[in-house]
Amino acid sequence: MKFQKNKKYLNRIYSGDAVKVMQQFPDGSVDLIVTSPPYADRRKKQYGGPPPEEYVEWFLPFSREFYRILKPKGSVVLNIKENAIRGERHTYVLELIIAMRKEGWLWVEDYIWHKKNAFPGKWSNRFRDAWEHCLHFTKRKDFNMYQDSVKVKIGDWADGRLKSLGVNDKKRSMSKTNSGFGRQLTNWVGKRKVYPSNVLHLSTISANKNHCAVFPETLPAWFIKLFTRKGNVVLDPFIGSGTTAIAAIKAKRNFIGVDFSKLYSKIANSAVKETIKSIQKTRK
Amino acid sequence: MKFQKNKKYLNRIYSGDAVKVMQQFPDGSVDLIVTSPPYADRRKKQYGGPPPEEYVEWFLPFSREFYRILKPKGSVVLNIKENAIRGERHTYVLELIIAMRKEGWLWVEDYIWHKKNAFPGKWSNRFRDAWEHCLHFTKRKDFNMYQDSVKVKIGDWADGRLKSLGVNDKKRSMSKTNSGFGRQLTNWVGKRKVYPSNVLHLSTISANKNHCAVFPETLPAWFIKLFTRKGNVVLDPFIGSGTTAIAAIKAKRNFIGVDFSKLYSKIANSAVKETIKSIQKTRK
DNA sequence: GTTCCGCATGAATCGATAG
DNA sequence: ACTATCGATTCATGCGGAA
Repeated sequence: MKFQKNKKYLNRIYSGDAVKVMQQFPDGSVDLIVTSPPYADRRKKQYGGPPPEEYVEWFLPFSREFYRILKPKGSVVLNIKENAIRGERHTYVLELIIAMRKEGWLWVEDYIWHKKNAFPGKWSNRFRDAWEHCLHFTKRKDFNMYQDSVKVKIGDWADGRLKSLGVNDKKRSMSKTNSGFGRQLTNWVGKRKVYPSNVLHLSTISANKNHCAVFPETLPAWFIKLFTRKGNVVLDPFIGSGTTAIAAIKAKRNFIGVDFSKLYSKIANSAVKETIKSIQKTRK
Repeated sequence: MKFQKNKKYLNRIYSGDAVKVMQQFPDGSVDLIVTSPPYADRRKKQYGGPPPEEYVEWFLPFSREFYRILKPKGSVVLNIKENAIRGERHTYVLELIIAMRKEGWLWVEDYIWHKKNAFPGKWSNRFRDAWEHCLHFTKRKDFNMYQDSVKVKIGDWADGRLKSLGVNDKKRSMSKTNSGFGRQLTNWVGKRKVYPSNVLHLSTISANKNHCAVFPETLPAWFIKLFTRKGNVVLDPFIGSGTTAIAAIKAKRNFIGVDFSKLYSKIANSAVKETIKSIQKTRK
């Protein structure tokens, strides 16, 4: 496999070590890296997920290649969660954030994925784990963010609240706490959509029945809409069953997928082909 | 103020430095410490909330007294959030977790408080911040946890939310959550109550009240039910307007409250008296 | 009593401007 | 160059009074 100038390297699933695959891509060629790296001690067979003590050292070679191939205004989103080990949450995620900042990354935000239908189970010392991090890293403060593309329907409160406005609603009313905060409700009349928060409520249903995806398609789809535009390049170095690539295709972005396992890159590949086929069918 | 053997030191609000107040309590005398310490650079007037770089050093003297006065099977719950500084989330919360583990604490869990009515605002690089940590620390693996006391009705579980919320709230949530969890639902048929997850959905309240609370009463109430029994001792060393004490009283636990500010300890005190009075009225 | 409606409030954050 | 202050932006809730 060689890097080709005519961009034939795009929209493909590679199998192999993601570091080596990424080394073949030029500097600043990717707009968004969104991925769910193997968690410590999980999915050992597939990726050789390292023990938690070695997790940071294991991950840094990946993050260094991320830094090189990411465009200056691009973003990295890591879906990850500290698992419970010997009765405690392990600290490798915290240590990873600190280590990546030392290497030059900006840790802009910690989006929370609230898993509405988290896996059931019962333990004596904890409840079901219903959330995961989506860590947002960038190279620069002025990264690309297209907030309008992920607006959501305004809350039901608006229907009642905005029907009739009082006197104070029509003028700007300043908060008393010196926060400098005020409101002008006239701005809200007719508004149907608002910006979301940093908490994402998504279910863990995976479209692919044969092979469970670690995250639902809606998760990468959301970040793809938020941080890229049509025709941009989205990379997932641990693509698994292909979810990120499918989300990218549906959003008309270019994708690059890598998976260590030959089996999984095959699965991802056929999932990709399936998606393209069904899109072409719809167009007819 | 002196420590007295007949336990007159319980069910009181103290004003002063919490470290010094705690030094007067005996070893292993508290079942639960649940508190919201001042965040970095916030509430400077009230507590002298330290700059983020000094946060860990500032907090460790408190955590050491916590360790001494906490019963072996007791718990500590810290409600805290890293704020955004110069375009990044600051790492002082991560560093605090790592530092407390080095001092012997077990970091058992990171409960997430999802703030449904997060502070509004718009920025080019992030959305509204709608969640906070509730860090759970213990001294031992076999700490006390009374899971049955916080079971929720099966319908409420669908959205992962707690009971005791407004009516509007339930209407809204039901309409939104029709997707996703149908598959698992069959497992739960016949069960009336189920265990919650580690994500708590609560609104901040403070509208039209004399004093503002940093967290809603339901937050400490939940952890009090989960980690203590009737007659146990609950401490909040940064009690503010008294929310934790009120939750403890209503749950028939003993409380100790401390606040650096004389004004706030007065406010907390009168809130406590008000609560006791209204409970006695109900009994008649 | 119950529902409806007015309204004030909140651990916010960034960029520009001033000292 | 570095810090301090200021203005701009924004969503959902519960309380309390009215219908």
